[in-house]
Amino acid sequence: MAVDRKQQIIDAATKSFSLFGYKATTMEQVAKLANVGKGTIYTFFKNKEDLLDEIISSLILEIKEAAEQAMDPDRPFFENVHRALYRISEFRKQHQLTVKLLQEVRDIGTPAVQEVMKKLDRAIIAYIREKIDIAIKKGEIRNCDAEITAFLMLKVYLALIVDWEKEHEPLTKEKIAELFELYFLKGLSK
Amino acid sequence: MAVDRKQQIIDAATKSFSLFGYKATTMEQVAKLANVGKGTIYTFFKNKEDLLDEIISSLILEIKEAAEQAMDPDRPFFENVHRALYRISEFRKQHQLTVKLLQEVRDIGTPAVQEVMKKLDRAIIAYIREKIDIAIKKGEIRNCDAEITAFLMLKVYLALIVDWEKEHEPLTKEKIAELFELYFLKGLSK
DNA sequence: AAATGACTAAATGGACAAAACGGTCAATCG
DNA sequence: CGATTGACCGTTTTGTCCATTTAGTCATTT
Repeated sequence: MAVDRKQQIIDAATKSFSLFGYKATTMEQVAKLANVGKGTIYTFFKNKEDLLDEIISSLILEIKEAAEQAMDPDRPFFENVHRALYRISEFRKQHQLTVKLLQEVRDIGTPAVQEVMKKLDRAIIAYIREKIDIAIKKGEIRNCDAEITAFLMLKVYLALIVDWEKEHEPLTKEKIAELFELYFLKGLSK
Repeated sequence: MAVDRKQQIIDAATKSFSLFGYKATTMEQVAKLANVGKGTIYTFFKNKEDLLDEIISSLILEIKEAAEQAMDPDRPFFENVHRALYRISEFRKQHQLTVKLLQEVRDIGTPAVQEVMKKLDRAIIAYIREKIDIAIKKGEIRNCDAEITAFLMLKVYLALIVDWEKEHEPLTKEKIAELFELYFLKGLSK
């Protein structure tokens, strides 16, 4: 076909969601930006929520790819997890779409956006979990509940990057790596 | 004096804040509950916010006492930190006031309540920090940034208790203690 | 067969009046 | 006379319209 209408719509919606947020984006706006009739959107997507969902699904793939690229198979497990998590959080910070949607969850709490952000978190946790499972099998780390560990790793990461800055000076990338290793790898025991 | 008017007011306000939240509580309501005129409140408290602030300040003292009681000087540092944090989180869960106010922050985001909850968090972190500082001095744990460690310990605790339950079965007290020790004390290295 | 935009029911937001609110202070009370 | 009070004030919040906008449909067009 001359033009991929579905891709046009996705591009237009991504742009508008990034710029104005989910709630403030109207389907007519998306249609205009995509140069299609409003009805056409509904031949590809069940509804507005489904449109956002598909966009986030491909964003998840993008994030996974970015994380995968940040890792180096020759390096130890822990450095790689740090690299992956750091890359993921950088990705979040740099991508207009995630920034805008996180802002929308904070400020308005749009249910559809909340749902989709949970999905993103779950995907990241599942990804880290895979890495942990492999590391356990390889004997690189102590045996542990991979799901809880992945969950906590993400929490600690976001706490160090997002929450810490609310009341203190931001931590450098190196400091974060150091802290991450201290708490998760070495532990506080002497 | 026959009746402690200030205490009456504090009791009435605590009850009303616990039952209806900060925003939904009117000063007239507090006055009625306390059996005083509305003006009397303002002879003891600068304004509504100040009233909440005093209540939280004494709550902080209560929490510290509860934590102190939960600890046992004969036990190792780590067990005590776990006991203290667990006691604090139980305290939060059981106290209607904190439950209601946390709910209000989530649902409405009342600025005054947000502020006072931050203060509560800061107090808990400062308390844990003291314990960490002592443990470092005594050589019970590795040298580390006590402020960041206290911050992370609280984060991890709340994550395990509050956030984990949102998508999984709640963890038992024993499991939490075990996890806490695993990540913070031992680390994942073999 | 694919694409469209006029159409509809439902949701939203702005304008405005009424009610409720936090905080003050002159009058009252003990 | 100092402690206490509730009527009072300016402001904010709430409720209620109604006009506009919106997501989603579907008969019509391409």
